[in-house]
Amino acid sequence: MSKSEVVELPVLQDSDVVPCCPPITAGELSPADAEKMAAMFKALSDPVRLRLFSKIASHPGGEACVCDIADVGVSQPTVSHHLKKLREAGLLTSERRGTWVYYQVAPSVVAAMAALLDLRD
Amino acid sequence: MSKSEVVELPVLQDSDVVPCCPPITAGELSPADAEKMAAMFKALSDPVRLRLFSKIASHPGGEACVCDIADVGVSQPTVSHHLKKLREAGLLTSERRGTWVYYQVAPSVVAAMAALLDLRD
DNA sequence: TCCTTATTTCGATGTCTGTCGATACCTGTC
DNA sequence: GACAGGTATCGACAGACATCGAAATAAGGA
Repeated sequence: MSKSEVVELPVLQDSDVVPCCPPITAGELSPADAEKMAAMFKALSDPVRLRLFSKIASHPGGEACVCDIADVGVSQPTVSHHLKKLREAGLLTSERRGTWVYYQVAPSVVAAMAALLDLRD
Repeated sequence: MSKSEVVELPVLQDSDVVPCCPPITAGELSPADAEKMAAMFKALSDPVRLRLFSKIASHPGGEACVCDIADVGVSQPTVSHHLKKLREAGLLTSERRGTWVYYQVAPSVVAAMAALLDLRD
């Protein structure tokens, strides 16, 4: 974390293609790609966020309303803060439907992370 | 070093079974599992660490000497610090061979992370 | 032994992050 | 329009973290 330039990640949409990255065994990451992927891993580097993400991913259809997942032992503002981080990293998308807000996993982004970790030759 | 009460995190060996975790779609993570996995994601959540990891993983044989990978734009003590974090998270193992220290990726641990992110039903 | 090179550890310092309560915003209902 | 419930933002604070230079440790060679 070299400076405090607020990078302001572009919020990825599920429909976006995620070109990054080939399996990590295929060659070393460029600094730019490393920055991009590190931001995604960082989003999952907190136990509360990982549990929120897991609750959404394991819900039928890969989506859930905040009211269904908010019980993770922290306050409501904190839940909202963590969901925002996951959204900014591109791992989740959100949609308001009437009173409730639904969060969905962004399959292509998650798949890019999984692909990066594929160690097969 | 290991004279007396050094905390001595259990550095995972490649041979260790990593029971954690089924695909994240299969059900929500327990708080304990979330803690465990979050620590691994955290290790990869820094661009410098990701580049170091990438350099090692993409080296022939999945191993590299520190001298081969230290050129990532930060001071040498900082490189050492990051490698230690990766080792503590179980993602790398290290071995001294004469003058140089060689780092290897721990395939089973990386595979556990990739498996967690598998969104297929 | 002493010297050189490779790597890790230590201590200081500034920055980032998770958490909270208070409050604002959005939407459906009365 | 006013109200109520669900969700997001703000402001503040404690603890954790990244980074560096300096010093320590380890191994090999003169």
